[in-house]
Amino acid sequence: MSYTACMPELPEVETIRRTIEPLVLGKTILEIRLLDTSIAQGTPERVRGEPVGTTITAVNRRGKHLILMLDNGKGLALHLRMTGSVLLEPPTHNPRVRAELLLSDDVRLYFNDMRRLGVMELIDDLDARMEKMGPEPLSDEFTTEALQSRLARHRIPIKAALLDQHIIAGIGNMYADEALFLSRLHPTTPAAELSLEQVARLWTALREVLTLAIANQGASIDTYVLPSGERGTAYDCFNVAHKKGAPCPRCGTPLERLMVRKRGAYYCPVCQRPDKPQNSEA
DNA sequence: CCCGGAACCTGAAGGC
DNA sequence: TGCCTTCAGGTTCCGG
Repeated sequence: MSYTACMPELPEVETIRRTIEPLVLGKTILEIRLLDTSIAQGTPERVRGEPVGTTITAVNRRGKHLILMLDNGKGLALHLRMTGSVLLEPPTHNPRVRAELLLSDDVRLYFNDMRRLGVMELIDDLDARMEKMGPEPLSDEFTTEALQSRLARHRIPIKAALLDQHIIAGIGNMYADEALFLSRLHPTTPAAELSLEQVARLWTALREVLTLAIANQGASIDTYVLPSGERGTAYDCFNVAHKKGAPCPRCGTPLERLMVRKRGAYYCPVCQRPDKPQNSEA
């Protein structure tokens, strides 16, 4: 069996945010070197030009976006997509540095990305942009009711709904699978058909899975590493994700993998039966 | 509006 | 051994 490709999701980006914020807070951006201009959203000139001279007032995360907040009210956003990483030193393994940020006090950030899917963008109106995204799953506004009302509008498989950043922010393939396992839901169940009780289980599972992963500094299955280059240990806590053939931690049945909307979905065929009797509310 | 599929990208892995 | 194809998945765009 092959374990490939895990990408930075909410816990991984949050780990990067927590690591770099104390290092870059209050620093001035001296220069942005775009070694690969194709990562720039909009024009490269704007991305590397406008932030120069501004000071970083905070490092935020919204979904999978890492956002350097600038003192001019704008945000310099990084999205790592599949294989991007933020490093404090130039990488020695697989060096594919796409951009370098030179800050005051000799602080430097390196944006490394083997594949070139990751992007850097200067966002003028942060509020408007972030409003288009679903709620933050660890925020107070993300209630069981909020999740229920959002899922009720979609008949797509629940696995696909969890991956849709407009419905809920920050969830990727790994943590969607982990949450569905904990809540004992089959990945192809139509989102709108979940009972209130099932949605409540899913809500709890999402919070547990993400919180535990953050505590473990993310999952380094493939290319993700901390800014220091060290590996996160969240994979050690996984029940099903990227574990096809391994015994289910709950019942011992070999875990399976099926395709849902062209995405691999790891699950237990016994604990997550598709046709469990639903709590129908007549 | 809702949904499915293609495209983007590159290294790993599998087939022949 | 080596070439060729397929796959991995976050996001956007396009078409039905």
